[in-house]
Amino acid sequence: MSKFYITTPIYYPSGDPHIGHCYTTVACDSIARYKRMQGFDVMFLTGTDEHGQKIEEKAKEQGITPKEYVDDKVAGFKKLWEYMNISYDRYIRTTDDYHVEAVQKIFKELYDRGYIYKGSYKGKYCTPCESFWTESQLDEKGCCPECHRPVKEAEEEAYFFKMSPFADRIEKLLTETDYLRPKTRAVELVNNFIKPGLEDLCVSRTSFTWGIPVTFDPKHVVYVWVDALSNYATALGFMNDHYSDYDKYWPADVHMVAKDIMRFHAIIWPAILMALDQPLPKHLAVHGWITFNGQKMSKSLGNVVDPFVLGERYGADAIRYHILREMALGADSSFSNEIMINRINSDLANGLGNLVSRTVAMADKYFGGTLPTDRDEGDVDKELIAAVEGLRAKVDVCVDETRLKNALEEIFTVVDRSNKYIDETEPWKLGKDESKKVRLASVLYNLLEAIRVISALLAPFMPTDMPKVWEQIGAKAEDVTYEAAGRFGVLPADVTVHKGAIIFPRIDVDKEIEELNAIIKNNEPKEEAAEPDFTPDELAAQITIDDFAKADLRVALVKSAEKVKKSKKLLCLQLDDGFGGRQVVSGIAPWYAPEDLVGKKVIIVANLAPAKLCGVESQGMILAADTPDGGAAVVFPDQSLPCGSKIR
RNA sequence: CGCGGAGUGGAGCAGUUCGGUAGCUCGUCGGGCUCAUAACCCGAAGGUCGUAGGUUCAAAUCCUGCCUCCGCAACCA
Repeated sequence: MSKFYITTPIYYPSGDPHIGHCYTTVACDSIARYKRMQGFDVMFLTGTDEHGQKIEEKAKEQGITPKEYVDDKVAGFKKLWEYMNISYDRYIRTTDDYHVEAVQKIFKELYDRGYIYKGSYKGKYCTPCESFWTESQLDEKGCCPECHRPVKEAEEEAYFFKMSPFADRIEKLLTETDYLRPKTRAVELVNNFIKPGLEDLCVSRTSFTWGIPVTFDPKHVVYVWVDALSNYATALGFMNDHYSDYDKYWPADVHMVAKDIMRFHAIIWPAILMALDQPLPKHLAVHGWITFNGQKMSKSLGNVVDPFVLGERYGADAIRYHILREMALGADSSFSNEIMINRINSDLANGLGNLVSRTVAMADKYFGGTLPTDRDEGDVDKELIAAVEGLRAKVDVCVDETRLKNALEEIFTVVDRSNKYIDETEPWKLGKDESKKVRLASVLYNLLEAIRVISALLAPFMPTDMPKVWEQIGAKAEDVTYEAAGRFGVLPADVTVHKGAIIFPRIDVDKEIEELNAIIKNNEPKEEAAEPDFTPDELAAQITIDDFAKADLRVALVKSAEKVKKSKKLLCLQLDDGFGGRQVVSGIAPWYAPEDLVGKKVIIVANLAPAKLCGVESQGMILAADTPDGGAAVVFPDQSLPCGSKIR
């Protein structure tokens, strides 16, 4: 029997799980189930990435240990997977003993092989917080994101992983193989990260302790890359004795990830495996993000996208269906309540649910539930039967190429064809004519067969509700196997249907949206309180009058302003500073249009050393206040002040 | 000239590899049917396929310029 190994990322439990986590996991689950149905020996792995500074801090805030913190969050994840009917075979936690031990061995192995060396990590250091930050982590003013005090350049000892030896092989992996799906992203990765030269990767930290200690240098903990990425291997027993099926399942057939972590899986993970001389995974399937009502998911709306709330109302399978149906490889997909409800109504209620309902009802009404065995085939049957017989092969291809959306489209094409078949054959007329009962039995049998194949192939995607369909159409377990899904005419000729409850009830759109909106409102009471609750940042350290005198503040007039091309936030201002004019670049474009500023007087720091921003020289800075919503408000002095007036 | 992606009827998308009747889902309008969850089926309206040029007998599709949007990178001095 062939094996199939599929993984979700291990999620970072710094918060509660939400619909975004469901996205990847549901997709993997569907593929895993489909492969199992096909007879593959499947290993489906998911888990949580539980180390790191952020977890350490969150736990501290709550006054509990990091382990207690993650234990609680992990329980939430597992509960959600249970609720969504996720059939993972194994759940790895990076805090599991065997993983910790294996990571230590991997780290040592990489070190022994000469791919990890000790160096120093240059970054921005905040002395009071004893923390290192990268340029991009700093706050708006270039200060520590924790305490908002200034940071300084500093170095700390750290271990580095050599990336450069693998650059060529990785480039080939991305451009010449079908590792990356969709492949369109390969060019972007190569141009942005490989062509400019792969930088060595910092793989240890001394600035926090919630991590896996480096065995031969215990003041270091292993940083996320080696710790988290290697889970895909350690969970099978790589470098540990806890499991022993690494040889059996590795390499992974599919790693599925969202686009934000594509880079790590496309470049760093292969590099680590290359360094260890291990086979590379076969495919990396990258999908986009869920956008909510056209916007990125936001915390204030997060509760409504709470999968438990949605599942409660529509059922886990309806959520699964919508997610999978909207998900396209690589692209973002929207998740508005309205789109979801419409989709459930049109596809599940009107399409599939109604098809089952009307077919079973007719078998019940005209034959008391059990079909007679005589048949009378008609010409119109052929097209339906061909569509049903060809379906499995089409779905196979889509699943193998991780195009689940297309797989569902194929299946629902047959649903539509079946509904049309009912109109073509007009069974209600046949039912009224005793002489046509034989033909009627054929029609209903064909419909039950179509439903049988449809529901069998749909079961991996909607595992909770399909058994209800089987119950109604009188299909037994052996009738809905993968093998049976490839054939027509599997149900016994005298099949007995069981009319039951409606499987996918139609939803009242307006009423439902109204109720969901009410839930949204209840869940975000803080929004309005935000403004009065505004708390200023902590004051900076005391300075002397002499310190202040170093800054030369002047009044200047904005003569012209324009957006800096290719930048998101920068405006380039031409100023009359009373000294012949100067050019200042300011990051206020999101909040000010150029014409808002022209003709206005502003305050500038006139003796600030010039700097280049996005290639444009800036000779000073204009003063602006932080607004509570994270924006900026320029400070405007009295318009009558002459340019060059000194401020002190 | 930093890198890449995308612009197709009201909305969301396919089609572009290897030029040749512009298609799907939802929505709208009209009709049909009554087995079914006011569901189902048929039909219609609606697009100069971002824009300007070029190649060609023929361009959504190939080439060139331009515009707009979105990612990534850069970046709030």
